[in-house]
Amino acid sequence: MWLWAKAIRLLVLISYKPHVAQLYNQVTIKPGQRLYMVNQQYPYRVKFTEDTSTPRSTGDLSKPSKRPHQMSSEGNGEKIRSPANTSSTPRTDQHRMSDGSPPPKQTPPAESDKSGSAGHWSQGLKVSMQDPKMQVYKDDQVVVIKDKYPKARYHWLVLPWDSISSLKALRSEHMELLKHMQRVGDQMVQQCPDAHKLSFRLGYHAIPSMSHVHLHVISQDFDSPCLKNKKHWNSFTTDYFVESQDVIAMLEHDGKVTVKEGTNELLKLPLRCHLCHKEQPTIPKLKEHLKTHLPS
DNA sequence: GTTCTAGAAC
DNA sequence: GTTCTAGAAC
Repeated sequence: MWLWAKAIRLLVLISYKPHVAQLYNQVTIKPGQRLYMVNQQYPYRVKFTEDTSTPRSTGDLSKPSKRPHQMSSEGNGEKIRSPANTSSTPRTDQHRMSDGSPPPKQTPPAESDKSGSAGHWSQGLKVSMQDPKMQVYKDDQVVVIKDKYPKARYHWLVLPWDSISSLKALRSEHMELLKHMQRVGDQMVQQCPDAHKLSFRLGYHAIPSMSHVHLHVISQDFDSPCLKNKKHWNSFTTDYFVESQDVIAMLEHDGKVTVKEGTNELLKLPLRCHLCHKEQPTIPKLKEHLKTHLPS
């Protein structure tokens, strides 16, 4: 979001700790500087005051109340970018927060590096999904990014704007959202130039490492240097990977999603080809073997 | 989630 | 000797 005022004092009210709610940190925004409103998880409440000592330049003072998706073009979702150039070419039709600017950075409060805190690695998706350079599609409900470490030629993540920590948190009220996520995932496949020669699966990791519910849309070639170990492999080729339609069915049937006991042990299973089911002794051998199944 | 590396496996 | 994995650290 642009701020056009010559100098704006930004008052950061620490609202996540009520007992220090009266403490204010003051930041001065200089001309040309941009303030990124990251998302609804941002742990601060922000107030603006205008510095009357310097005259105000042109433009509106945008209020920071809108969530990112509310700022995007309305309703039906933006055009899906071709996967071939999704990361390199900035969009000209992007909404206002995204015009060629550096990725937004969250400034975590000074606290220990616990897994719930903003700076922890497990919160990385919350940052990535807000980065316009990562976004390949978005609408009023979801955003799609390319996986930062793709485990196949095509590997997208569909994330809801609403913060849902994991499958455990899903309830019947999320049904339509989940169906929409799957529809968007299907659309990603449809627009993929290699869709005719690759197969895809859409699903969730039963016990994900990264916080914030995310639907994997992944091609089944598993042809990627980022696929490096047994955990990577088994997380996509055993029941650790739960099909989107199964999650939806479970939610429809039980009103919640449960993960079977022992699911974590699936990650330690021997390496087995997902297509011909032949066991492979090592990751390098598995990767050699996978080449034999690649489309010509 | 990734990176790094000790030591197991070969 | 090299290759590869698994677990610690981040």
